[in-house]
Amino acid sequence: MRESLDHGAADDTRRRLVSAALKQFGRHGFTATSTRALAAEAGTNIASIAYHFGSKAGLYRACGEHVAAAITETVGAPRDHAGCSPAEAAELLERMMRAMVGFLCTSPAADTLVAFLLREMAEQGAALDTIYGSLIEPKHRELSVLWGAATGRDAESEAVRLAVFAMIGQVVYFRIGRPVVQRRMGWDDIGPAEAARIADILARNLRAAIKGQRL
Amino acid sequence: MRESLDHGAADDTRRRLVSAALKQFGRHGFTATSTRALAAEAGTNIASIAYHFGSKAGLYRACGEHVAAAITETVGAPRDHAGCSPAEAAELLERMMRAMVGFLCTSPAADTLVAFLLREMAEQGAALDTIYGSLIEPKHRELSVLWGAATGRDAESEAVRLAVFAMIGQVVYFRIGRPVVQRRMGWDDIGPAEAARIADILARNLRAAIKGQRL
DNA sequence: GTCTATAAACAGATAGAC
DNA sequence: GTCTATCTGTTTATAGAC
Repeated sequence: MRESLDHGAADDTRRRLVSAALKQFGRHGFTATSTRALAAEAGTNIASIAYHFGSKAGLYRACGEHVAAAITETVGAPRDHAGCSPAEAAELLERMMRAMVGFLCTSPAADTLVAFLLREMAEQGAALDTIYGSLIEPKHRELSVLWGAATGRDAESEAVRLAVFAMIGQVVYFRIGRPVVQRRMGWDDIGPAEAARIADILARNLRAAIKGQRL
Repeated sequence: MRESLDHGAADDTRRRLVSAALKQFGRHGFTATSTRALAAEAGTNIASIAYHFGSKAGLYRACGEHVAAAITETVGAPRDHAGCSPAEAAELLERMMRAMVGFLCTSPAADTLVAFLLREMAEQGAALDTIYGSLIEPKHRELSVLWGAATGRDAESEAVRLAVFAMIGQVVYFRIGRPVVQRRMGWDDIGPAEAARIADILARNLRAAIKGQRL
């Protein structure tokens, strides 16, 4: 591992390679991406992949780590919501959901991250383990605590955990099914305006679901 | 095109090739699947792929058509729900949603179909056009009519179309995110029992969403 | 560290025997 | 229709010059 404060030419090549790889692996998959195309987009040569990452597979692993780090940074560390009132919890859930919609639908960075993650999920790749443990699990736990507080149920009950997945599912589908959604909605693109309208519908669903599950 | 009533050895080879291809294309993607591996799993030789489908790409196209046909058969032709009462519409929506959950989560056939479709969606492949026009669009329209009837809103209003996507998103996420869901729920597998518990939560969400959006 | 040249393995397509 | 053998191009990885 290199000094993280070093910003030499080598680190720059590494960065460019990871950036190109994230994009191409996400778009075409591991096998369909050739080291030639990667080197070309990164503005370097084929041999540098082996030099910096050992192999094409090593570069892929580096991408997985980059994705995990990037998403962790955007979603932030999970916080402790003990002693949250039902109203506060519901409002917090809505805010977090709106942030998720905004990020997934409008952030340019989300494009490559989601494409990479989706492939990883379908292929049951090794990077999924890291991402699950360091990101998905703790975040889902945090949302479960809030959902439990909002509905008056046990945060780790089966119903609450499933309800949180259902909420997440609504959000991520608008990214995964984006081409289908755009076509059916007659939208040329999903920008901030469209994302806000999606978030409004989902927020209404969220409030209704909480109300319907409240004890 | 061959006689559909003919069940000779050639048709059998075709069937075995499509079956193997559906599985491997879905699992590893187009490029990562070699014609050698396909021929091996289908119990035939490489040359037969070119003979029966023209090329590897031709076999892929045949898979796309097979998927579209298979899903169309399971979801059935969209029906006309004009003059449906709000209560009837809501009940019908719930029944259709439960059927979707059951099929997606427990049917062995869904495994390969969904994997293939998911890749097709991510890669923006050509088969998506066929599947969108012949399947997704009409089905989404049918659900929109029911949602409109259940909530008293215009079936083609933006809010209704988005709400239908949100409902679908909840369901498909439990299939797409299946490895994540299993892990968080501590389930070894998602069988009929687990699918029923998922459907119960989603049905409650559905009723709550309809109630919350009702005019 | 960067790059060219090349080695060794693999891909898809096809010719031709049966 | 089926299958073997082979052609042609591309792949990743690497040796070695600079």
